[in-house]
Amino acid sequence: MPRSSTRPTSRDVAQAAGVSQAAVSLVLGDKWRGRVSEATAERVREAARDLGYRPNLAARNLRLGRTRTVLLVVPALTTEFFAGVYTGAARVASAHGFGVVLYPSPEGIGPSRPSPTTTLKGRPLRAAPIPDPFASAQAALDGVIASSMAADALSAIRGDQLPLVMLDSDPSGSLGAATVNLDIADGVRQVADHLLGLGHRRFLHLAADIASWTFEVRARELAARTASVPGTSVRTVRAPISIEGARTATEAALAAPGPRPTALVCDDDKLAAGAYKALRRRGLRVPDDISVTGLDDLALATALDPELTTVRLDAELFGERGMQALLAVLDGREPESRDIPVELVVRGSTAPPRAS
Amino acid sequence: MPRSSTRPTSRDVAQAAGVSQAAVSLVLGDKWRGRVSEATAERVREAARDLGYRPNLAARNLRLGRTRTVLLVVPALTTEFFAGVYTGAARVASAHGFGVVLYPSPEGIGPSRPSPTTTLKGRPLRAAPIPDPFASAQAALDGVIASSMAADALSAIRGDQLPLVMLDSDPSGSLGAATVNLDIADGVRQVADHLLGLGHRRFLHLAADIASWTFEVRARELAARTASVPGTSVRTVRAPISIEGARTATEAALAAPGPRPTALVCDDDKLAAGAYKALRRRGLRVPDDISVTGLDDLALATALDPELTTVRLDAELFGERGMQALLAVLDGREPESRDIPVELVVRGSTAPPRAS
DNA sequence: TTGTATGCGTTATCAA
DNA sequence: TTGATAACGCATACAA
Repeated sequence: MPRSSTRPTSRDVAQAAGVSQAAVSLVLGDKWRGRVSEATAERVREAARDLGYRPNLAARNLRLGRTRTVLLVVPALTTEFFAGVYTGAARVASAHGFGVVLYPSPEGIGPSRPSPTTTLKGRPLRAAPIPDPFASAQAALDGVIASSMAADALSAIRGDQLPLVMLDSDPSGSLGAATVNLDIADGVRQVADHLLGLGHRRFLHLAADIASWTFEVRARELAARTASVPGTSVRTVRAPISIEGARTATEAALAAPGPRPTALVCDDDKLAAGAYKALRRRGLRVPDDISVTGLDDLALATALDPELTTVRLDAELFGERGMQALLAVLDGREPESRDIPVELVVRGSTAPPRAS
Repeated sequence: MPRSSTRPTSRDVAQAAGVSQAAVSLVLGDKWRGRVSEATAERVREAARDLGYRPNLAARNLRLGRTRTVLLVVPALTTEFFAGVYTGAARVASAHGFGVVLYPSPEGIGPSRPSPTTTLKGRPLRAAPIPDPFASAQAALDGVIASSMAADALSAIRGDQLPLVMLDSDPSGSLGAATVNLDIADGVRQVADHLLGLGHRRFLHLAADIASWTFEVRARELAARTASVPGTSVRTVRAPISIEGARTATEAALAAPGPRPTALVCDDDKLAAGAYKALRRRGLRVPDDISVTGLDDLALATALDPELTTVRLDAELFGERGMQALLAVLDGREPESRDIPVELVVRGSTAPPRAS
């Protein structure tokens, strides 16, 4: 007689179907090929359906020692880019019976801003804004996918104890962890070639104020590409990834002496949005007075006026590939290491420089 | 002798400390007030530290029947708003030893777009983009916090079997589930009063194309407030929450016959961004020719030019209050039901209408 | 104050 | 083909 106040267990199903509890486990685990008769299997499935049976995950995890759950560590939830990464990862995970849990690293982005003092019932909450998922993580997770922008938070604590896949991270510096990368270098090359082809020679690089491999690549590649064309100069200015930060930095750069740049290459779309504001304040028009490019192709890119020429990153594919790599690692296989191609999207923010 | 290939268990700790396993459990569970001597307690803590002991969550969950984990169901991850909600919820959860798992509802927003055909190793992946967390959720979750925009996905499947808190949902229609709401109605009132005070009388309401309580409130309140001032008219046009959708809908509305509206009230900031583009295409200037307002106060609001007058929603406080309410429900207490105040932020997109 | 024993629900090993 | 039985690691009621 099943206890009425609690959820049905596999024993309840067994009793209802008139079989042993082990048989239930085999049938529902789809491991009964030659071990249980078709008739009993069907009886079991029917009983399970009738009772609304759901296996107890805690018990299964305890028994198996695995959770079929992985953690996706992202630098911040504030961008739609990582929403896409999650979607892709979750899709692949699902196809393999895995789940994905999101962990937005509190300190992953920029110089850790002082956590705004929030109050709970009048009392200030403790500083640490988000719990550390690694405290007991090793017992609850089979693996970790982490963006390089959150790498510190990861390895500093506990992450490398678990099978790990790094996203957008230096392949040679990742301590042997598998890496999955977008071909950012090629994206920057496309941007540079596009602008050089239009005739631009004086570049301003609005760089993200974050020490992360993915941003170093942008700088290096832009420098390399422009260096191949004589008479080309690149000036660099750094800004935190925020509208305000980018606006301020751009204004400062434009106020500097010397000839004005004709092309402004931004490390991402958000920086470009801030740059637009700075340009407008100084009465400069995009693209007539100066061309601007971004990188990401967020919704923001088309919200701007004129629409932003930028590099489209396939976030979902990125997430898919990340999860596939982790599955490979868990499986003892070698993960695929080909970079993910990216694509320049030319819109209204780039044009030939004004005839001088 | 602890097995070297596996993580230390409470038994290993007990052995190292020379006590029983039960003692370890008591000490580490902070339930040893008068049951264990201070000396042994310290020995246990030291051994645990030395071994790097982490309790096995699966075992604890199985034993206790609770997981101290709740699910946060959001309509989509694509907005920074829900990032804030998560942060707030996770902060409060953490302070109570709970964890928060994010579930971005695939069908929460708008007419469910056909999932893009993605391929895995050349084979198309199954349609369902994201796994159903409710399949075994009851075994793995203690409760659910759900945005009203994802309510269907929720109750249609399994959500109401679990302690539930609805966010931004009709308090009278939520089947007895606790609700936590932002005072959207007051926000719309503030917007309406602001515009009416500036002298506007012909309104266009750019409404979200989603059947959700929170959007019904906006429409109702705008109608009510404007109705109190004689000579005021409100026309409504619906659009999906996307830049493109909003642009198209706004262009269509502006092409309609009759006097042009002097104020455009948008259901959220993203719609306002689309409206900006439509206005610009028609050569209308904000705010000289037409005032525009949003609702949310996303980063997008200040990326626009001119910056958007909008209603600031405190997403983090929203999340905190949601989690507090769920904790109250789990605790058998009555959740606080006061609405969360919101605040009009006046920027450059609103001005008195042109003298006619 | 300490140690022993039991069960949570599952999967997997073994005999029947 | 099937059915007992053990074990995963922890928390707790109970005996010492």
